[in-house]
Amino acid sequence: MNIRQIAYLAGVSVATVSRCINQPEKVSEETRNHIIGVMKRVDYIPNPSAKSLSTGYTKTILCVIPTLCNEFFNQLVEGSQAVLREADYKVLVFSTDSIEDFWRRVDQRSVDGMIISGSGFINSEELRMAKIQVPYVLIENMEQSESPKDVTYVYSDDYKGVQMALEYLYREGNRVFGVISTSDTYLVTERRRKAVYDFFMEKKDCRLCMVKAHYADLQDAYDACGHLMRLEERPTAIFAFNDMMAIAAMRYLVLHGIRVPEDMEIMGFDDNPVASFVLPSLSTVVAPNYQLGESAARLLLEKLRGNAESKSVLFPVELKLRETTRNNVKEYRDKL
Amino acid sequence: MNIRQIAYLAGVSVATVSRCINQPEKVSEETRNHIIGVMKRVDYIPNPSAKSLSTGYTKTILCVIPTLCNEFFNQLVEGSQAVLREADYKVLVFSTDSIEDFWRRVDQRSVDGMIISGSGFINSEELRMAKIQVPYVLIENMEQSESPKDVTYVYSDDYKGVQMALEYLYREGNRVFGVISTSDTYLVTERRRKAVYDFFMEKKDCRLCMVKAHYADLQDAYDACGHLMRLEERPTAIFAFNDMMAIAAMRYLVLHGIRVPEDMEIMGFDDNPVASFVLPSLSTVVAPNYQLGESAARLLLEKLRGNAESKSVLFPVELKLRETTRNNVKEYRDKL
DNA sequence: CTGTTAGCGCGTTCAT
DNA sequence: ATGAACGCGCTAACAG
Repeated sequence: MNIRQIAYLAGVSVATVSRCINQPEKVSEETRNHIIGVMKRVDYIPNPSAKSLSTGYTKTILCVIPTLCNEFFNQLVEGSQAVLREADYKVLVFSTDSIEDFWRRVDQRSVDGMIISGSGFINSEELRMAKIQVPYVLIENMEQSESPKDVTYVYSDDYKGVQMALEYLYREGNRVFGVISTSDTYLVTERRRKAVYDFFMEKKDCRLCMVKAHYADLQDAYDACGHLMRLEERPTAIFAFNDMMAIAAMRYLVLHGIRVPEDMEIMGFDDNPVASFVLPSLSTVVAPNYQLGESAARLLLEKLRGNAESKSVLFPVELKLRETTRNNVKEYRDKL
Repeated sequence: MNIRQIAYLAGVSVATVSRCINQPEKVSEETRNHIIGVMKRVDYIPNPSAKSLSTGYTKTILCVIPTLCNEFFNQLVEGSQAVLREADYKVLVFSTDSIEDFWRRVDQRSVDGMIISGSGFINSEELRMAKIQVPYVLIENMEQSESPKDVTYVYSDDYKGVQMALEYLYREGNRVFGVISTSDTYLVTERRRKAVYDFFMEKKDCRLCMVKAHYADLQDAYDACGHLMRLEERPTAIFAFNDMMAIAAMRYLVLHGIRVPEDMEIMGFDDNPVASFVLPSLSTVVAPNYQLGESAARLLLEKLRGNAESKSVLFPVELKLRETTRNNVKEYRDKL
């Protein structure tokens, strides 16, 4: 069923049908209703390829994330998807953690714009934007000061989140810290690491041991924790770059007779739904991921509507104190 | 950059360029290499919309799942994506748990085929396939006997998984069972419930209490467990329809002085990565989700290549016994 | 307000 | 082995 047949059935020209679809106000109410009736009756939908070829846009947005198997990115995509779908865009999901894969596989002409959670795998500002010809919005986890002015993005202040977590543990009296970092070199990882290093640069009276584990391999995190515990100067607090790793670490501790939080405080990152229900429940750092996704989508839609101006939106991170920390710091305790 | 410019640069006609791309063997090696050189030099990629309009296919596959925020479906999509991308297809992800939303929003002409994890929200065989005009493959969790012959699908034997779990608990000596079901009416849920009912229909000496909780609301599962524990005839074993709910339930138990597994055995479903690391680690039922996704994609590709025959592939489920069960049943114990 | 028509970029006969 | 020309379905001037 194509536009010509609709035109024939409605007894008008293709142009009128086309207008009826795209600029209804330019068609008299009578013919418009008539045409709409016909289209409904035969269940007509314009061929998207033809439309794209003619107009130059595709009505689809590409969401790039490093992996689907991660609560954080899922929430991002769900958020974006909700907004984009409302605006009648299709959502193409591309998950890869390889920049080569990305450049090789992504055909920019099949989409009108992109939302890129670059934190995943794009680790050079220049490379980052080199060949992208369509409007895009980045979702990042960066510190405010880093924010470039010529790019539109939404971000949560990961850097601050890390520092809040560490500062909290510090005020609880910890001076020897074990940090379980993700082992990749994603932007988000490097930012968090930097936040850690910067923190300990300040605190002269602290000791830091950072170990690395693959973000999706919990056994790796478990072993990493083991390494920390065998250190001569054993940490009294552990900060893990995501909740899952924190939970794996916790297993190691409990299995080796180290009490949480009495002997060891633990802080995670992300506020995975399960964090509230493990025992003891996990203290963690949380960012509004779904809203980040929504916001990115809205900014992109603005751009697609011709608003060239580059904006950025910062979302706050927050400390959620639960049972893996002792929660003695007064100012936080009052809020619990 | 379009095909005409390439033709001009290469000093040939557009037809030759087109052939060079789509039927290379029909072009002399010399001109072919020449043209390929030009295309590489200017980084030419054929316009996908034009190609679609002309050929009638889009080189994109739609994956339909009820939600992204669920490990199970993520793994499915990741698996499919890997295969499809290899075959040069784009992957459109559509996550919705509303069948209306699905019919309203999905334009079948923008895809060549679909992979539908119908377990999510499509709950009537007839409705299921009514208007779908493109090749599709279903990913289901059904019992073998149910499998229709005219549809291609991959499935894991959820029914058997549930029965294995219950049978195991039964052999451990449990006679009063608490089952925490997901509260929705998805196919997968109804199948699992049926498996439960069928099981207890057989075992005359057992008592069953089934409670429901929203699959993504762990507090709900926690409360549901509370309900079970306040029952006059308190269960001695709990089976939850997914691992997360099982973990939430476990929290309730431990917090109320009920020891796991001594006083209460728990079995989950899905083998979420975190299941091995909570304390005690969760016994569960596992299906090879990633492979399910891959397999579905392969079957779809076959269909797209013209193989009309409907096949189905069954994947086995398996019991993973960990620390929330007492593991006294001899035949299983030997395998641990 | 409506109709005619020329592209959009590519694949594909049909000639040569 | 190669080229000229038409058509895929739709939009957007332009003309009326």
